[in-house]
This record gives sequence, C-alpha cells and structure tokens, in this order.
Amino acid sequence: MRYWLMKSEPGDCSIDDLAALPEQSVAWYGVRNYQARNFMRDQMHVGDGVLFYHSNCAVPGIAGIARVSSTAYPDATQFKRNSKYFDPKATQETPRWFNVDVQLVKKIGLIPLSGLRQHPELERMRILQRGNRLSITPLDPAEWKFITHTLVKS
DNA sequence: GCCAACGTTGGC
DNA sequence: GCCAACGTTGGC
Repeated sequence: MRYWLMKSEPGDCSIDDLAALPEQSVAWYGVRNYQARNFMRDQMHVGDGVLFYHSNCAVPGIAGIARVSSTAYPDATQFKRNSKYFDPKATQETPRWFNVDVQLVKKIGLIPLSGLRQHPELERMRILQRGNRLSITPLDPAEWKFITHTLVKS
C-alpha cells in the first residue's frame, strides 16, 4: 500500500467534476513527464491512497481523498491526432504514456497549501519543496496518516 | 500577468 | 555528451 499526491487543475478536472463522473472515477490521462509516468506504470497498485490536489488556481490545496482504481494502461490521448496530448512518437505497439484510473473516496474541506506549510510534520512533502513541479509525488505513510486523520475534519 | 524553477530539445 | 534555448508549471 502506497500513498500519492496527484495534482489536477480544477479548470480541467476539479473534485466536483470527479464526483459527477460515472463510478466517480477518471482516467488520469495527459501526464507527459517520465518520472510521473513511471510512478503510475511501475509503482501504483489498486487501492493505493491518493490526495487529490487542486493546482494552478486561486486557492491551491488538497480537495479530496481518492484511490487508485486500476493498474496502468496506455493513455488513449497519445494516439489522438486532434488531442493536445497527442504524441507522434507513440505507437499502439510501443506506447510511451500510461495512466491509471483514480476514484473518489470523499471530498473534504479544502486544506490549502498555506495550511500544509504550518505543520512541521509535513515539511518534507515534495509539494512543499521549492521549485517542485512534479504532478504526481509519493507520500510517506506518516504524512498520509497525519493529513487524513488529523487535518481532515470528519 | 509575472517569473523562478525545472524538463526537454537539438545543434555541435 | 554538453549546454543554450525554449516551453511549461504553478504559486503568488
């Protein structure tokens, strides 16, 4: 069992968008960074915990709890010529990009980035490091527990 | 909208 | 393989 933080731009797919989807599940397509791809392809398992993070918006922060709901499979958008995620170097035989599915567990009251910074327990989180841009980052179990048990208001 | 930080590209 | 140029990310 591993834990992850996954960024989504709410203008693209917000926590409410996720909640409105069938099965409250979404294919995490569009990742075009090798490190993030490798996390999905090589290290994620069904049932892994996910913090659903809103990035590039007015109040960035953790908006919900989710779970990995599929193993990785080729990202369909890499083959679609009219998609902004189209990759001319990818082929059906040798796909370059992969994604998992992510399913909502529960929406939470937004924990803003500024709030995360208040807690010494979380100071090593990748999301809080200067210059971090990686859209998928692993979480320590202790960080997951602190956030989901202590910060999340039930 | 600004801009620092980072990843990728491509000439050499 | 180096590294300058470029494009993107994402907080502010």
